[in-house]
Amino acid sequence: MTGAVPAATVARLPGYLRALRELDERGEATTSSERLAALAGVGPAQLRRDLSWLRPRGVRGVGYDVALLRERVSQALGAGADLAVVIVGVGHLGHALASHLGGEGSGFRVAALVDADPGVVGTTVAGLPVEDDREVADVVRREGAVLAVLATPVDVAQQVCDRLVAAGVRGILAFTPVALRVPPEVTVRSADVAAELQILAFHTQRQG
Amino acid sequence: MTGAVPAATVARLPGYLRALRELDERGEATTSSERLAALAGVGPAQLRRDLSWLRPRGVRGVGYDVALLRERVSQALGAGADLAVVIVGVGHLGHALASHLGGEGSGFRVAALVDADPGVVGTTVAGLPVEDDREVADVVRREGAVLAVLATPVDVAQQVCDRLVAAGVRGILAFTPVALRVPPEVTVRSADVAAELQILAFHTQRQG
DNA sequence: AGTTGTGAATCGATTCACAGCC
DNA sequence: GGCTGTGAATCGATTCACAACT
Repeated sequence: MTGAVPAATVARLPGYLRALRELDERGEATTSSERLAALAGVGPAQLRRDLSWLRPRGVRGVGYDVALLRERVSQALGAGADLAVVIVGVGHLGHALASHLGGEGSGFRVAALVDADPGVVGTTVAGLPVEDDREVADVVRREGAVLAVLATPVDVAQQVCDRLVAAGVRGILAFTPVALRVPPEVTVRSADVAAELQILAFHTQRQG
Repeated sequence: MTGAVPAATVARLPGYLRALRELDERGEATTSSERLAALAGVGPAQLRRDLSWLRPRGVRGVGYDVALLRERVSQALGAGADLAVVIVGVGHLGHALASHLGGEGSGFRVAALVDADPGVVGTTVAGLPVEDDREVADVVRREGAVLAVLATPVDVAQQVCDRLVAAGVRGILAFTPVALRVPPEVTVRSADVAAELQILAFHTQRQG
C-alpha cells in the first residue's frame, strides 16, 4: 500500500520496533509475521497489514529480515535520529521524565529543561540547567526541538503550548489534564495519568 | 443506546468529566452539547453519541444539567470512589507518580508503594512506606486494590504483572515498554513515554 | 426556536482468505 | 510447503441530518 499511514497503525509501530529490537538482540536474523505479532501482542494479519504501509520487502515462504525491517520502522518513527525534546515544567513529573528519557538509548535527546518557578530556574536537573519559562521560544529554536513534553500546572498549559507552537514545535506530549488547542499541523498526545486510571476503572466495573 | 459502551467512547469520558468539572466550578448549571464538546475538544455529534450510552437525560431545546451529567460520568469512571491504586517500582517515575496521584483530588488513593531494591524498601516516599516486592500479593489484598501502576525495569515487568493479576488486580497502567500478557478479564493500558514520543515524531515527519 | 437523541450514511480499521511468490 | 501481501468482507466508530421534544 501507498499513501498516508493510518493513525491506528502508527500507534502500533513503537511496539513492533521494540519487538524487532528484542529479536535482533537475540541474534535472530529472520522472523515470521506470526512470531513478531506474538511478541508485539497483536494478530499476524494486523501486523502484515500495518507493515505493508512501510514497503517491508518480506520474503514469501520465509519471513522478514529483522535488521532491514527494524531499520524501516526505526526510520519511520524518527528513532535513531536522536530528536531534540524540550521538557517544560520541572516538578516531580518533569524531573522524573528528564531522568527517564535522558538516561539511556531512548532514541531522544533531552535538549533543555524549562520552568517558571524562580526557585528552580538555574538549578541543575539530570545534568541540565533549568532555564526560564519566558525564554521557551529561544530555547526551542536554539536546540532545533520539534518535540516537547508538557508537565506544567494546568492553568498555564495553554499559554505555554501556544509559545511552543509559535516557536516551531510540531509535537507535544501533554501530561496536563486539559484539551490543548493547537493548529492542525501540530500533533498533541495526552498522557494524563489520572485519565488513564479512570479508563481502567471503567473497564474493571464492567465484564468481571 | 444500551449495551456495552464502545472502547473509543470510554477513552473520551475523562475529558468530558474534566470539562464538566470546569463548568460546574464556574457555576454554570446547564450546558449544550456544542459548548461541552468545544471544551473537551471534540465535535458536538460525537459528544452526544458518546453520552447517549450513559442515559444522559438531557432536555431538548435546553441542554444538559451539568451536575447530573457530571455525576453520571463520574460514576461510570469510578471517580469519586477513591479507588485504591498500588504503585510497583519506586524509581524516578514511580516516585513522581506517587506524589502526583497522592497529592490532591485525583479521584484515586495511592494505597501502597512496592519495590524490589532493598535500599529503597523501608524508606518513606510521599508519606507511604515502600514495601517489599515479594509481598505484592499481600499488599494488593490488604488494600483491596483493583488498579496498579507498573513502573519497574522491563525485565521484571511480566513477572510482577503476573503476581498482580494473581492477587486480583483488574487494571494495570504500564510505563514499561513491553507487551504484557494478561488474561482477558484484566485490562492493560500502555503509558510508555518513549513510544508516545516516537508516535509524535512520525507525525512531524509527514504533513508539514 | 432551539437542542437532544438517534436512524441512516459514511468513513476507517480489522479480519478473512487466498493468490502470488520463494 | 510455507509465508507474505492484499483484495474483499466484516466490524466498529464517526458524522450527517432530522424527527422528537421542551
